[in-house]
Amino acid sequence: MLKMPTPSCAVGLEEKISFESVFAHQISSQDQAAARHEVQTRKELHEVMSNLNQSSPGCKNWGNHGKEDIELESAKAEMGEVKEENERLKMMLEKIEKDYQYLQLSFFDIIKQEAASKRCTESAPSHEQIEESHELVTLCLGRSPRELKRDEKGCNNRPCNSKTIKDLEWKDNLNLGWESTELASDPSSKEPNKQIVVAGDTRPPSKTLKTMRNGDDEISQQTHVKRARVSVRARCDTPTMNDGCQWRKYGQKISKGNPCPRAYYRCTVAPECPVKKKVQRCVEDTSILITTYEGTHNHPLSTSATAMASTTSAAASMLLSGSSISEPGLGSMTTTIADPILNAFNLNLLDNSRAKRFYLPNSSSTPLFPTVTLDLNASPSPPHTLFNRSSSSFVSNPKFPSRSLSFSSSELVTPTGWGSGYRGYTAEPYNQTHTGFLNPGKQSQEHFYQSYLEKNHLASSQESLTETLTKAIASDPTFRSAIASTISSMVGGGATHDNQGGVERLCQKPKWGESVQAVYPDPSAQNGKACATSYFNRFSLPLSVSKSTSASSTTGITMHRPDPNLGIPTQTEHDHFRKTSPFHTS
DNA sequence: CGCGTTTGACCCGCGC
DNA sequence: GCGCGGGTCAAACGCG
Repeated sequence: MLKMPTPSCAVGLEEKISFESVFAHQISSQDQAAARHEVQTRKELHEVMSNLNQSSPGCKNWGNHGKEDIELESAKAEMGEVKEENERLKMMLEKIEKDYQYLQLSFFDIIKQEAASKRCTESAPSHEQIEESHELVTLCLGRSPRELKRDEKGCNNRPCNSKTIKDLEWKDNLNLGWESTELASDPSSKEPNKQIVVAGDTRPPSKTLKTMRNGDDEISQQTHVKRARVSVRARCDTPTMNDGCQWRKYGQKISKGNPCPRAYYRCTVAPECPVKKKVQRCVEDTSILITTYEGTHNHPLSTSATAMASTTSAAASMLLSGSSISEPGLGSMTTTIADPILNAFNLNLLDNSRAKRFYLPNSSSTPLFPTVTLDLNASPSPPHTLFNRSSSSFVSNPKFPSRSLSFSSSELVTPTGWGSGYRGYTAEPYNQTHTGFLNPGKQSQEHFYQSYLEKNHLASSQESLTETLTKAIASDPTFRSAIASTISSMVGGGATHDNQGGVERLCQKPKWGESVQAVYPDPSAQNGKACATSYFNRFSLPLSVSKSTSASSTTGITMHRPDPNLGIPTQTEHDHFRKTSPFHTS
């Protein structure tokens, strides 16, 4: 029988709502019902047997045979019960996985919102900030830019021009795409104070004109601006990493320093989607695929694509929001508030020397784009790197320091988690109807699994994650408020809809002490049919809000991470968090 | 025939 | 100003 997550240790939290308690409650109810049913069945069988023996006392042999038959029937009935219960538990497990996925998306969205609003409130247009503004990049995947627009409009102290408004209006129609907003000096103006809010790349005017010849001014406007990039390194045997989008190849180049050709892809989900990606094999390890994403999807994404996009954009957003706060010298990496968040996810920052071991196509050639690298292959960095951002060797880009994040921790992806995850996400082979939708198949899955096994011995303990999370929560108000938003959105019962990803959640407003249950359609039906997507799906910060009857005066949160044995979260506690928790349930 | 890929040419930015 | 390299275009080609 499936083992359910153990309840969290007491955190001294006043009120907790625990998914575990919810599911445990459900299971215990069902178990009790099943047990009652089984007892009843056995009683009935016993009565039947007694009657048979009484009615034909002379037929001992027949009675024995009847007894065996009855026992057989009883065993069969029991097996049926067990099967039914297994089915129920399987469904519950799937529900839990869906919860994780949903919470992951919600959590990252909230982080992005917080980061955006924080930047907005902090961005006084001083000269220094303008100089630093190249780093003020927010990648907003998986959410409508509407909020961002509101944020931007709320920044009264920020100079805006018509282009900004037009750009935002255009973006307002976008959904679930990469979005990068950036304060940047007007390329056409040399006045340092002349700021505009732009998104896109820095195509030269000629390129813009080329785009405009298609008669789409708005699209061309969008191409006028800078974009953040997210580079994903993943071990993948297929030509491209399936990220849930449809891509069309439009070019290939042999780039200097790497014998492997670099392929250029455009998103073809929507006719005018500006998103591009570059795909190149690592020069030192051709099994590693380096995929660099750039641009903003102007169309809804599939769930799998959303998962990918949310994860990568959240990493970028956290990274960039952190850099916008400090960094007197952009070339140096300084610890910022975002770092605990990243570290909480065990996104190990790789120093440049490490990153340089791999061929990063955009690190040296395109200094205009900030880039964050998500490393899905690297082993977790040594402990000293967790909170010690290397600052010496990011020399590739003086304006936009590239940063590497490692998603490879086995703390977050477990073998059985993979198993269960793939059962839900990658059970069927993906129908490849478009290039770029390649199905990595079992090979890649095994690749990731093997990768996990190789790194398992490096996995730090759960306590380290707990400690990291605690530090993050304690030190980072953004993180706290993000979690608070998540909790309030869950507990508050407001139904949130993610119409882009098809993820819809109908959350009934719970009463304290009652079970909280999220019900939403299966978002994973089309989900994660490739290595990376599933990987991201498994990469989640499972948040669970628990309610307890503790008399403590503060409210805490309980973090969960996938149980290494089950792919089901276990709970960790955050005593440290008590004093700093901003969550009050009054 | 339509769609996607391939591939050589071209454009442009950047560094020297 | 020139050359290099990244990025893109578009005609040719292949495949279903």
